[in-house]
Amino acid sequence: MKANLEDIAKAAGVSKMTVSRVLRGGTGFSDDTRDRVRKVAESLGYVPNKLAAAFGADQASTLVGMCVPRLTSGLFGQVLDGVDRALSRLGYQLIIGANNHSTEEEEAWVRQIVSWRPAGLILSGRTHQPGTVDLLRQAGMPVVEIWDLTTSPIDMSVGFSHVDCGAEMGQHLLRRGRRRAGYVGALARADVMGQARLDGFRAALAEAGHPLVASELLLDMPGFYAGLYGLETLLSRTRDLDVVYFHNDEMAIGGLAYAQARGIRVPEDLGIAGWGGMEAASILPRRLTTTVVPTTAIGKAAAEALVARLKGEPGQDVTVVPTRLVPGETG
Amino acid sequence: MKANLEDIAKAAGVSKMTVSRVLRGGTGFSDDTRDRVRKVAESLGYVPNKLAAAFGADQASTLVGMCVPRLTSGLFGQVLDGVDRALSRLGYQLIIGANNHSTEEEEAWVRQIVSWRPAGLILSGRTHQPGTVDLLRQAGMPVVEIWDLTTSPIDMSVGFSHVDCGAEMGQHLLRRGRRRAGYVGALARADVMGQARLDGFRAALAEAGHPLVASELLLDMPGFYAGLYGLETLLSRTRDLDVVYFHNDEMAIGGLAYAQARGIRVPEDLGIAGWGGMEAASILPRRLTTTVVPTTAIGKAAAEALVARLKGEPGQDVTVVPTRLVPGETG
DNA sequence: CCTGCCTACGTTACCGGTAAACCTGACAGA
DNA sequence: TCTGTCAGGTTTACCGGTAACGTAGGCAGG
Repeated sequence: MKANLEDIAKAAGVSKMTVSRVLRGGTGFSDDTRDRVRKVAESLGYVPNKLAAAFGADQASTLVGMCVPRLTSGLFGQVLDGVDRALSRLGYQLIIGANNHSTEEEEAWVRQIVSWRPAGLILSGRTHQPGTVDLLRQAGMPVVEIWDLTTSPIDMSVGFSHVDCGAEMGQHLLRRGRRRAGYVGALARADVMGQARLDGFRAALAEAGHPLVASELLLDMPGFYAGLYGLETLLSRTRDLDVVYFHNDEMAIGGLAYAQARGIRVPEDLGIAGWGGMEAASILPRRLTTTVVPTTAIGKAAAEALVARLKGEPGQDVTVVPTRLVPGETG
Repeated sequence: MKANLEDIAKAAGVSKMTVSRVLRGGTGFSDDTRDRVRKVAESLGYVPNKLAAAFGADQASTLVGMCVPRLTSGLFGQVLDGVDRALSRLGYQLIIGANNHSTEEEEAWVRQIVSWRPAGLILSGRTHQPGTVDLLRQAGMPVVEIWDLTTSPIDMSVGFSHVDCGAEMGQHLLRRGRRRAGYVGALARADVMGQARLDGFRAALAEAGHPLVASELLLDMPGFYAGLYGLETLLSRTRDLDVVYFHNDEMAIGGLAYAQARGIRVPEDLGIAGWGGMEAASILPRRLTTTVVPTTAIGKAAAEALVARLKGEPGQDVTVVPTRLVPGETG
């Protein structure tokens, strides 16, 4: 990268400050000067140096950091998409990272990213290391916590309640006459948000006097196979379940495949419910009962909340983006 | 962010250069000085400023940019994951962007990112705007083109041949006795890599004397619904097909759902083949015939090729990561 | 004792922008 | 004619690091 403002300034016969103003679209120069400077910049193949700009202008960078649990998650891919579309339209660049459901990994990532002095950060989840929270408060940069709602965010929060999702599904299944429910999860207890859904589910069932009969928490990544084997394991331990709630839709579909292979009729013999609202869930031979999460909307709202804060516009600290329970034909 | 090297230097009674050396783990200071500096840095809550470091050290940044067609693609989510794991382990940070299958959007993104003076870039696809190529050559930074292999990369290439994927599937289906093949695609012609698979497929069929009977290129995003409606449309135009090749597995599964709903027996009445190797494809009632793409391996190889180049290690310019056709029960 | 070399630092210049202050000529109004 | 204002610039300082180079003191070898 060769040409800088100085080079353009010399070639155009002006000072580099004038070049800076022209190229950033400011004022204080004649039309003639503007055209000349632009032409020279173009001919020299000038590429602005955001490193120097952000550094010189006292860290007014256009970088935004975002940390998700896993990059292979379809739902987070959609959130990422929502964030990226909103941010790139507004001239920001997105640095990403994955924390693998570990707050320690999240903290390591945050330390790396904060040292780039980003304009703001988007984190997923409401659970963080104390050191992470201290660091972010001290840094004083806008932070949006997404996915799991919290009433006392570090700064801002956009999402919904996982506990409520679980409770709502529990109540729905009870209304459908289910009385002996099981649960199949993944990632053991590392995924606190999946755990929150289980907590809500369990509480709703217990309150109605039909407590959760059995649950199976796999160590695996949530996926089709995990759902399949999870249901197999659960049923090998406890035969007389009448419905199973899964960690997410992928796993529920895996469960559905297992039931079909074993001749278990769904929903007659066994109800199946998922969570997340993946597209495939609505195209199966039997539409999956699930909770649809407005992923892209969450991403968009998070990005917009961040940018509003950066521009000093008053925005609300907590944005609730409601999920929608979609009764299907499986439970 | 308050404390900088100067503050630490004053508090520790040394020069800021010594602080810099200590904190970066260099040499040229006593154990006593090291301990004192570290303690002061810790107590002041010092957070390094990579902006200043990258700028001062003549743009030796640890940022790597990566541009994918769509962030909502499951396959690219896996590639991203492979890249992120490899890079974060080596101390790099990942800036991402989506080009929506448009080389113009890609160029706009590249211009933004290059102005951050990243250590390197990862692009998807071999097709770029001339201006993009010029810019990258001039910038002289390492560039890895992934996904679609090219023998004349801008710099390096990691991937496989989409044309060969299509041809291989065509040959496989011919060996299985299929003679009247159709194709269902998406994104119209915007996705040049999907188009390349179709080209290879078409050529293989033509060469064997059983040319492609019909194809349906939707404008939609590739997904389950697109596959479902695509097959419906294709069959409404051309009844007597004996196999349909889909843009990817999601669409093939959508097609499978359509066939099932209409009582079309798979594979007896109609064969169905996909591409990509998504996990769900192997768990369906009938295992999908598809091409498995080693997504994570591609991401990892791309990141490692990039870092090898940065370290001046001799690496090969073109890395072939072979795909694997997996005959299933659907074609 | 002098020289050379090593350790453990300190000093200075510089990266490429941006903000803020300063400058200058032309022109208007009193 | 003098003064004020404005357009259209220029100059200077600075952001927080890093590289390159300078240097004081101690110690060994000849």
